[in-house]
Amino acid sequence: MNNGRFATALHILTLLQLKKDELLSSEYIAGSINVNPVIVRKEISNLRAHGFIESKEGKGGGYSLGKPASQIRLSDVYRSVNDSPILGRSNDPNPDCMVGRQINVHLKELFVTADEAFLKQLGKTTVADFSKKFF
Amino acid sequence: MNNGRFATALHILTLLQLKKDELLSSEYIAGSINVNPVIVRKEISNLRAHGFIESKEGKGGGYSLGKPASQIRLSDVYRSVNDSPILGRSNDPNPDCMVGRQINVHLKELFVTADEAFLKQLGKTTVADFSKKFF
DNA sequence: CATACTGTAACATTTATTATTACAGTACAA
DNA sequence: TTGTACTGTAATAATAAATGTTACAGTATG
Repeated sequence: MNNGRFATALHILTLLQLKKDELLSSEYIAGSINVNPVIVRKEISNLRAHGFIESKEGKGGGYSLGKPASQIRLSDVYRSVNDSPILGRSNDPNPDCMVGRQINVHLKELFVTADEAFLKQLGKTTVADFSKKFF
Repeated sequence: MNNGRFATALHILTLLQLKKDELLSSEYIAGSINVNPVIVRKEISNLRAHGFIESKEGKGGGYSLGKPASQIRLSDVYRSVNDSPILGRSNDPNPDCMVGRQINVHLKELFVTADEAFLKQLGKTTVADFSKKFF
């Protein structure tokens, strides 16, 4: 799991909010994040599927937010980028052992509740809130 | 980050608690988790450094808990296995851009608070609590 | 001194992530 | 109607991270 996708996604959304009067190109965005433009387009492809971003093709095209930044919670961004709970990976333990047989059920329970606490905290901030930090 | 180490570590600690009257060997533990014994020894090497486990070398040796299971919180186990905050990975953005220059500071702040919420939730359970689920 | 363990280094393998190239499709504007 | 500047996406390559494996030195026990 721990990839840079959340950081990338939030960077994109922040740029779009701070320059909300213009369409930004993948190349411009990629220049700010310092990654390949295709990474940006792929990430946006996902964010668009979640309604956070709109795009315009063709010359003079580019990207803009798909809804008000105040309506995009960082927990939603996180979930859009990573759909399994943190800690999600378990082993494939021995079913002949009492512990091995049951542990994954108990782990999952644990993972889900910890994940909820994590998302709840992230959800206290919106893209609008986050963007205000850059003034 | 998201590796199976937490699951492995907790599995080990649970076994030690449930069989606290005996020393368990890395081979036995590995058999329950269904991983290579060396993985178990390595993980235990770390858990021991944190005081959660004691080991005895030589013939008839093996592992046991290093402190009462009721004093080992799962947040401590998590931290011992993974010392950077969840979400920890950022990009290496362009310092010539207003957003690129500042974002990592703001991301870190976000990561730390979300991480705290996550750990706080995990910390509500101890190895003793967790082990009771297997009765 | 044979046996059954732990401890750890070195290396191999597998899987996940990120980067790159390539090119089709679309909109604009001269 | 054609050149230009974009997006969209597939395919592939490169890199990095995680896991597994082998090997063997060290240690306690009987």
